[in-house]
Amino acid sequence: MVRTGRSPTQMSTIYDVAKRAGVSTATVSRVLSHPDVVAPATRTRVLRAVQRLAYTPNAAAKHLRTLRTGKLLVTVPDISNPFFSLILRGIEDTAQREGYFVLVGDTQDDQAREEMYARMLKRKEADGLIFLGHRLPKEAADFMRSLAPLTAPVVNGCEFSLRLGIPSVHIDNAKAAGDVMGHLYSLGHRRIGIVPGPLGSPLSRDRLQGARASARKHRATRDFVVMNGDFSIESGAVAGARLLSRREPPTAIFCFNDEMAIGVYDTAHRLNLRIPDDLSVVGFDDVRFARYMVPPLTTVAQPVREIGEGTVRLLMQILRDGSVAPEPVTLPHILTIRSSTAPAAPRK
Amino acid sequence: MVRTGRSPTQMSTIYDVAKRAGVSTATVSRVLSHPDVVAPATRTRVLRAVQRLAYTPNAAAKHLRTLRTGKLLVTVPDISNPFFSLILRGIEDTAQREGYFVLVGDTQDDQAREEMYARMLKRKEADGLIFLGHRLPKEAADFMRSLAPLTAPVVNGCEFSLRLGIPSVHIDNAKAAGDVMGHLYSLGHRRIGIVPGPLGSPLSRDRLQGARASARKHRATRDFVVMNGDFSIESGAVAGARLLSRREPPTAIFCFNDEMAIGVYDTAHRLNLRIPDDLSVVGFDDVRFARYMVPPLTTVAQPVREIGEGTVRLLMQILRDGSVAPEPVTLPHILTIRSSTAPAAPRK
DNA sequence: GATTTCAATGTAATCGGTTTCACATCGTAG
DNA sequence: CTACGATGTGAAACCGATTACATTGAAATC
Repeated sequence: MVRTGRSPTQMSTIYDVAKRAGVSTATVSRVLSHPDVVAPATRTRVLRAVQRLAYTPNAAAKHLRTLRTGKLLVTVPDISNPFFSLILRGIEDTAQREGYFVLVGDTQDDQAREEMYARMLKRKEADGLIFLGHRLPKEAADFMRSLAPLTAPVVNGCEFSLRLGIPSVHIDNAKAAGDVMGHLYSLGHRRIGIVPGPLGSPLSRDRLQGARASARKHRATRDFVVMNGDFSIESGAVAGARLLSRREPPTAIFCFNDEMAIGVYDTAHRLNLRIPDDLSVVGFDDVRFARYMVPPLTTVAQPVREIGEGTVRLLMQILRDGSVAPEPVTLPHILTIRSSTAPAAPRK
Repeated sequence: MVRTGRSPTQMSTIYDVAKRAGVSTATVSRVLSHPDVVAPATRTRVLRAVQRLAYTPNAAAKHLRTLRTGKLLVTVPDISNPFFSLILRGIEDTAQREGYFVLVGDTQDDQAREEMYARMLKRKEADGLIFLGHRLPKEAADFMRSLAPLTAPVVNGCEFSLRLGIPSVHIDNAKAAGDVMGHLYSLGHRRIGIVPGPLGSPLSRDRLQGARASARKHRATRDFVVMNGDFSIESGAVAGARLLSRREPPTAIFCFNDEMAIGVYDTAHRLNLRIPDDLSVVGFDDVRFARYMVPPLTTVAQPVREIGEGTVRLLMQILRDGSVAPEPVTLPHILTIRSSTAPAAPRK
């Protein structure tokens, strides 16, 4: 007997199912998408055929016809940063619940890669974009413009406080930084070192501005010293060393993320400074690990899971009714005081 | 003048470009995919039209026709685990270089989710699957079977030492665990506590078996105590507490990942035990943070980046010539001795 | 000058679904 | 008994690309 059918390694299509069930492809499609409009008898017949052939609809064909992919694209500056990976988890979780898959792109903070990924929107490889970096990719901007009066499915997480028309979810960075400074001033610190992340990101700018405002309020702007970092442990160590080698070293250092605070711990160690007796240190993000540092790190807890969830919700809203521009969402942070901050040592 | 064309919010298609350039869609397609077979004059004319219309080919249409998506699916048990996120980075990086995008699925170690993602293979939403967990999803197994004589594009990272026919990339876990034990025995330790990850994963089993073999070799099986963990910091703290509250507590504890070692540090702290004087601790993975612990953690460094890279290479090989079953790859690990291990305290 | 060859392009089928519209059947109201 | 609406199904258009095959015209060959 000659097999005229497709070879066994071929996936079966909707036509195979239709033939086997003795119906048209339209009916098969209906059974799978709108089962209620099909007569029960037909339905079971088709379902049996689907079973027998282990039929799974081809996604590309569906996408082509429906112009919908069921995927969300998320770009992250650095997957291996625990802060981002937690947000990612919140995104992934919520997206899944909404029936979407998540495509992750690690951009390594590289503009070219950001553009690469953003182009996927135009190609319709994803229904929406969540970007966690601070740059709005040019390709994404083009895309938004091409959608003209409608709101484009592009959302930012963490970074965009600006009113660029990009909906976003974030904490009030300025206020959070202000809270940290307030805490330090209330402990009697005056000379405070600040270690921001890379400049140019609204996030760093907002925090810096909030910290500076607090310094002004406490009439301590002259004792407010900034030493840049790039969010890596090593850069924190270097910035810490620079700060502590000044003629009048700060009694407290505020890092804009926890990793850099780890670097400062390391430097303090090397210089035989005790934390918090000789030096208070504050981080930002409250990564899983912060509470297990020695001493446990005072830091600002961000609602990571909720940030992730929020970005997806915004996106869903846009995808549902594209004409409404959703409001940016500001979530609450928590200043988490542990044991790395203490009253300033009396001035020598 | 009445605009008869598509509304401005509509993306332009290959037909629009063809019309504008005065050629057929075939030519447009050729200009974009095989530019060399088109006459230069025509080529520039088409390219100009592409420019003007900001044309980007629709991915779904391309996929449907070519039966290739240019995407790799990667499932991870836990994105927020720094170990996995580093592997992911290696994967993402290599895939990108090979012209593939990476779809990440966080399965949260949940079987149902693993199946969900694996189903994407059948739907042809991805060209291949890399799974970093220890379960081969049933859906993936089906898929492999349906491809019958050909090797299916399914690859494992870290876990599959077995000969299930799944190509994989990993270190020699048994040997690595043996190295750790050898190190501890050479420092004079006898009573050693082991904190594996969840049982059932080949990874944990291999390490356990390697550790046990070493114990046998050193005639110390009676002083070999196992206390299970689940790879979380908290479970490490609990397991550590259990071990240290025994009548004859171990003088060294070997955790199967660094996070659990952090938990043991925490417990030691609470019990006023000094590391390494009173207790030696060893971790596994060498996450970024390990060297900054106090004291710096002795651990096993895995070539994370290379593992990620390796899985992608295997996949590429399979996608290129599906008939060849690639060999599993074993990469070298490095026992990284820091300051959390020291000679055993003299027996009291 | 006729024939062959080849480069450049067009025609149309195809990938595998979804969806519109038309049609058939049947029960029921008038 | 006719008319009508409701229900279930099929035929075929369609989504937007790629590509096998056909066609054309000009250069090369004898």
